[in-house]
Amino acid sequence: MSYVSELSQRFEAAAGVDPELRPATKPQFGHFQTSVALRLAKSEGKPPREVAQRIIDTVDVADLCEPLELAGPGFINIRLTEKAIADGVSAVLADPRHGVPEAAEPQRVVIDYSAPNVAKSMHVGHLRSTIIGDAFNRILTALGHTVIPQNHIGDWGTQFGQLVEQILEEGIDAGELTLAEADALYKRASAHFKADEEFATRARKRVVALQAGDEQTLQIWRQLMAVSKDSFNEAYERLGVKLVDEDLAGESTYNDDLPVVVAELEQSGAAVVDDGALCIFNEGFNAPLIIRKSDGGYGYATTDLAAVRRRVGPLHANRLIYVTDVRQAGHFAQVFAAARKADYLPESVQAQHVGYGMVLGPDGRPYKTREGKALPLTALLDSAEEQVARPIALAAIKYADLSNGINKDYVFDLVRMVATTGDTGPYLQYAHARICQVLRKAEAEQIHVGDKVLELPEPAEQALALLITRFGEVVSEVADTLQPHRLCGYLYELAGAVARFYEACPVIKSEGLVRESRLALCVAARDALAEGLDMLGIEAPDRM
RNA sequence: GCCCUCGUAGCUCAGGGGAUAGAGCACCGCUCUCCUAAAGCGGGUGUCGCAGGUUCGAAUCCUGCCGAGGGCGCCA
Repeated sequence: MSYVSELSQRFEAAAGVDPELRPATKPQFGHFQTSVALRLAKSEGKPPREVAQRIIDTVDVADLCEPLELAGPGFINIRLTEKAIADGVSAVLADPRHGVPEAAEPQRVVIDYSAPNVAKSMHVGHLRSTIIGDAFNRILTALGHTVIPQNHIGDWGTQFGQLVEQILEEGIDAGELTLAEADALYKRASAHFKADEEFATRARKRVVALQAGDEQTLQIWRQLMAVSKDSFNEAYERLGVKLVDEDLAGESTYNDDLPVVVAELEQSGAAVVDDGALCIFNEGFNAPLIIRKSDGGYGYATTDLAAVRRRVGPLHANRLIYVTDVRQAGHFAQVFAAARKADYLPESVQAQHVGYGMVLGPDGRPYKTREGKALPLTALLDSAEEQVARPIALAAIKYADLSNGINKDYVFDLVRMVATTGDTGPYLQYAHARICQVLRKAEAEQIHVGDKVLELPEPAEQALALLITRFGEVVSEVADTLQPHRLCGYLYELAGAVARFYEACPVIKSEGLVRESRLALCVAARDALAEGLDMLGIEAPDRM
């Protein structure tokens, strides 16, 4: 499997420190390179090349590598033998997990993502949270962790006072509403709220009634929920995202916890009254977190603390991941700080906020419709599916979303992301489909597909094989850093290696052990591509 | 005012102490009697925003400045 850790250990044994092995920057430098000698030279007071030579003489890697090379000012270049590479892929092939390691200490990971608002249609902003969260879910699950998705939907709070009041005033049957109608109602209600003070007062009272459990109010609320849930599920199904009703944990579900949280915080002294509001002051923040407003109401910070409390408490999470807009980074930093202070978040539990940037339109400004509204998710999916078939359209969108650093804004350029040339989802799918074609043909001609790679005469197949052995290590890294674009980068490299292999190495027409090995390599490449794409939530069709 | 993110090729972006800074797009060529040419190969570009500092070595770390975006008590 991956040689990085094996070689690292052996070099560390010889050098005394982590060699910080890197893939070689150029083919003529072999497969891996290390600059330990340069770093060691100073402390040892010897010339770097002398140190490098000593390490080369000491390290025991003859079973895996060609003779080590001392290069430049003191680099050591490492080239694996053909046999070592072949053995590496063969091991991946024999492994049902395709080289993806099983976590040594499986964790319970809560991932908070998607989080649309009830009675509003999902828009482009929700797309990112949903796609990124889904990728984390898949990656962490693949590594053997238990993932608990929490869809923190906006199903509570002031807007429902307005909505319910507007429904009553218009005499609408909320049970008959479509989501589009609910969306329109939402807009009328908030306009009404701003324009009419008397309506605003009734709406505020209605919120209190809702939170107090008034039956008439709750009934309308439930109807709005039902409409919205259906449409969320429709969107998730269309996106191929693994979110279901059991993952719903909206703001409303914390309603009963809020007074308890507040009482605990007051009792422990974590929160203090300041200027009429109950606040938690945290070092490094110039404003406190408001736990209870001066009018007695609770804000989102309280709900977020209640969520931490539940996730660490009854849900027993050891890691919390929040996928939201990058603008909330400061807010979550403070929620985490407050939760630590309040003892809801012990040091043993890791809490991470992953902030994503905005989706921009072709003009480089936040994606809006001509009327200036946020673009609905369905409209966006429709426009992509006009260009190409659904699995490809989804691949295009998801890959574009995941392949750049997620904290940055990105421009939604449909023409570019749908192309099969370049760093796109469809390009990866195409590489996979071509490999499948070779295997199909082998099957049709009843050619035996080996389960081992024995010979790798061509550089193109060596390069491919070596990349395949690195799959698992990349996945682990992405799980740690929560940077899916690294997996994208790896898969893009892999797809490129597949294309070059495809050009340079005829499979069906080759013979003997070479053909058997190439077919086995095809299987390994297909699996790595398919598995990797699956971790990104992208389908890998057999044909295109 | 304080804090955060970002600034790399014409464009979109990787790279976050190590060799001559890389991809894709776009542009120009070349390659299908051969497993999908939706592909591959070749062709050239950079004051790594600016200025200092640390280091044997800086796009990368530190400081300051410039520019873009964002966040900072009762919205989420």
